[in-house]
Amino acid sequence: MATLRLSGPHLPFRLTSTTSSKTHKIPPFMKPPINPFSLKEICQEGNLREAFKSLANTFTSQNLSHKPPDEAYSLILDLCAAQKALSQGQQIHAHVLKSNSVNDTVFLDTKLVFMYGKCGSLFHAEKVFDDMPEWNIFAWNAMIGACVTNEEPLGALELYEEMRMLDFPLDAHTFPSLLKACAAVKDLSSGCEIHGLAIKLGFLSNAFVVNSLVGMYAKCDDVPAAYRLFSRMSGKEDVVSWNSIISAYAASGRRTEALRIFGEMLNTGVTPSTYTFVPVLQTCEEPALGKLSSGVHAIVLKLGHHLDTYVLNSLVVMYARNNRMDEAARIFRDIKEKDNIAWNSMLSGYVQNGLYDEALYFFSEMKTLGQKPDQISLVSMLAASGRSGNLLAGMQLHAFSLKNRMDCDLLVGNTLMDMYAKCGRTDYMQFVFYRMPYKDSVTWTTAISGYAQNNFPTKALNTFREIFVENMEVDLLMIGSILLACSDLKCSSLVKEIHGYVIRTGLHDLVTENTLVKVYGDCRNITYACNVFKLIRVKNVVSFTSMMSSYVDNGLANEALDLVPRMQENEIELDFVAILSILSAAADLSALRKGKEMHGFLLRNGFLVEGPIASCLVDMYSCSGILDDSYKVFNCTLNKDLPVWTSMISAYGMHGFGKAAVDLFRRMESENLIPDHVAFLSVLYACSHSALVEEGKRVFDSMQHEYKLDPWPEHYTCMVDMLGRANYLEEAFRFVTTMKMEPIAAVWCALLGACRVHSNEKIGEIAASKLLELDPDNPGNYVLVSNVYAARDRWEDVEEVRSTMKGKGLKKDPACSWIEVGNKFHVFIAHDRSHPESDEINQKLDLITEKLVREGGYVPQTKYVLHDLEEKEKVKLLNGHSERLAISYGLLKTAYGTPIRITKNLRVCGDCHTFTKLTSKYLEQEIIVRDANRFHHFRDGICSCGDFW
DNA sequence: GTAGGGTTAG
Repeated sequence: MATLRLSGPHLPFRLTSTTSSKTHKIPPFMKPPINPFSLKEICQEGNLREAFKSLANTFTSQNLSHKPPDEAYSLILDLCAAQKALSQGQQIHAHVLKSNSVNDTVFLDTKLVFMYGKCGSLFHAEKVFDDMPEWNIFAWNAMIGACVTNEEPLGALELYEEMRMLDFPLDAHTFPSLLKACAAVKDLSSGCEIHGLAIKLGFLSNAFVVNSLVGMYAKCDDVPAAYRLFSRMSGKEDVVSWNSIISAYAASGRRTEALRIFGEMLNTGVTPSTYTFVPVLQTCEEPALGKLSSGVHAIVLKLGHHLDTYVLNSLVVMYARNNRMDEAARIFRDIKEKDNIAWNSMLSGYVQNGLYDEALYFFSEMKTLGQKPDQISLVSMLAASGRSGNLLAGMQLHAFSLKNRMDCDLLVGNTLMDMYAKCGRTDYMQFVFYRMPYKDSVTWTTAISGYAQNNFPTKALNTFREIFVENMEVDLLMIGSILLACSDLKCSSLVKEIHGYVIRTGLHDLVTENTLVKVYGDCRNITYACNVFKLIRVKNVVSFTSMMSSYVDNGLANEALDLVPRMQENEIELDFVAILSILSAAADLSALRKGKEMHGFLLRNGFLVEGPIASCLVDMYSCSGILDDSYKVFNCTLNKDLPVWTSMISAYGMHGFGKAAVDLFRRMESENLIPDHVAFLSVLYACSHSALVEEGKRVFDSMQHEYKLDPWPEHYTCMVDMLGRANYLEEAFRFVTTMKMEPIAAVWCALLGACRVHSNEKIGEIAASKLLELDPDNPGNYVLVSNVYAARDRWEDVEEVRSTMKGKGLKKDPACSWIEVGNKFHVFIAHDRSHPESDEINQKLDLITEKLVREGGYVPQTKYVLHDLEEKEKVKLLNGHSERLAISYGLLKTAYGTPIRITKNLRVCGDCHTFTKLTSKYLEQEIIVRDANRFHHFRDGICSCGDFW
């Protein structure tokens, strides 16, 4: 093929440079000779400037005998397209229009359509296409391609319809673009139709077509169909086929499959390309696959793909997701030409790893080095500010986005709103919300959940109603966030309303159903939670976790633990959230065996004992009575956060080690952790249970004055409990009457309990009437009040209180105790005969009681029987208390030397306390009892509570 | 002769 020389020595020299000084004209002979390469060679080199110059020469030279032909235009249009040089392309277009030398207008128009498409100007492409005198297949293909590259897949599909209507035959080149369009809009049915057409036209032997079909099915989430096509290529696969199928598996999260196919590819002898490594590196993004990452990295190096931008960026992302930011930074440092994606990958890596300060530093470095942050950089940074609650940094970023005109960007606006919501500033969130010119469903969802999370449920609901006013489409995300708002309102009827909407519109998926389970649970409607759960056809780990935590939150820990084997039956793997709810169920029940099993599972599966896992483990061990193991977990936790310190402090408190709790609290302060309300609550609780009155007062004081925290009602309750137990009843009463807020029922309850123990009738009377006035529907309160009267032998008053209670239809929770033996809980209520080994248990109990009377001088203290009965009957009642049955069973089933662990739902009575102390001495048996309030360690006749509980 | 397939940050 002859290439026309458009420039060269035979053309007159021209001064094209205007930079030279006018006074010093460079003589023609001084000018460097024009590049002797032909236009084609210049174009192949990609030198647009040079190509343009040489073409321009041909236009302006007066003595040129011929005008540039179609081919010259074509070459330079291709170059413009490749370099996305729109303005140069437009200049050529102008010349084409002016020039009368074009032979084949259809050919050149097709080229123009192509060029405009590639340069991102769909408008011009369409204009040229529409004005064409006639269309051939090349023109159609160019126009369809232009639509696809300009993210107008629907336009491409419309053109396809038009072609079909005109009965215009498609060729093999039409298919890839069309299939890409189907993939972009996830239009599987059109994709299948086009697949059928490709079969009919016999294009399935074309690798381009098949590879496009593989990609289409993968993007439409039908990976099996993609694999079927791939596997039928039998020897016709090229590197793109392999890349497509590996991408399909990687994107659908089937890592093992993706890696298996990659291995097969290597075995088949197909050399991977840079396109191969991007999805393969993605499969290594799981932190647990650190070893694999290094292996794949080695292959990248071996095959020399370590200079490719895509590969390098993917490596950065992979190491960041592997929690190996140092490695990521090393790769990043060595990237010669860092693009925005590289910078942003690093930035999001820091954020995802919780390294917010590093992210801030990196961001400022980015600006110093002249790298301009874009929307995505801002999104990462705003997420960091939101998650770390750094309002100041968030506002600075807001200012930056205003200055750089990015605040109107949808993505930036949404993230700004989220940041303000997370920093507790719904007012600023609202400001951004109203300023955003374009809102999408994420915007609305963010507003709703922002209000919900900040305890503005009504605002959340109003925003939800506004969606209907604005005629926005309601999507599943919105449903999810409005449901969470309902759970903050604890309003079951509202949840039912939304649930009804979900059912009517058919707008639900697994996520929504799981949310419903959780939200019904939060609203204390466990029946509905169960019903929704039962109706979920294919339950996943989240379904089970939602159900378990609903059970736990509603005091049904047993039912929660019953779900664990059902998860195993369904082959559902436990994740860390599931483990958290299992651990808290185990803690509730003192189910040490289950708890230990979970701890083992965590260690075996390489979970880090940190964060919520650590504090849940501390809770579980302390609630199961093993304080030592709580401390071991606490001590081994590397990054101790506030919750884990708080868990350990309340563990000490529960077990009566008040001083240890206070010491730990001080140690926490000295390590610069700022205690919150909950931390103060645990230390006050510890003081109260160990009679550390002065310490408790000091702590309460520092909470208000040093840390500027306003006490919650719970803190007041703790203080009253502490003063009352220590027999400072007058002071406790004064404290209640001078509180900054109206005392809640629990405060009077604590005071009344103290009055009972210390026999103060005057204050007790006041507390009792206040308690029943404030919380008249709680059967426990009536029981407490009647017990106070019973202790003073005021049997008429007892009868009156009990009949009021009966009249209200209130029933007291029966006392029960349980013990874990084997893999089972054995639950006893008083005088329970339902246990299969009831006879043995009662015989054993009689033996113990006799021994204690004989050797330990045990005398039943019938004053603890709060019924007006004969003395003999009272003794009989005491003897049948549930904890004694549980202890007897424990003694029957436990090897000598192993402590017996009992849990009781109410407080231990005084006589049982004595009974247990004596048992620990005369039967040489360590007994650990967890009652409703705290732990009692009985050993050698002494209880850890110092008879103070 | 023109037109076509597989990748990275959120």
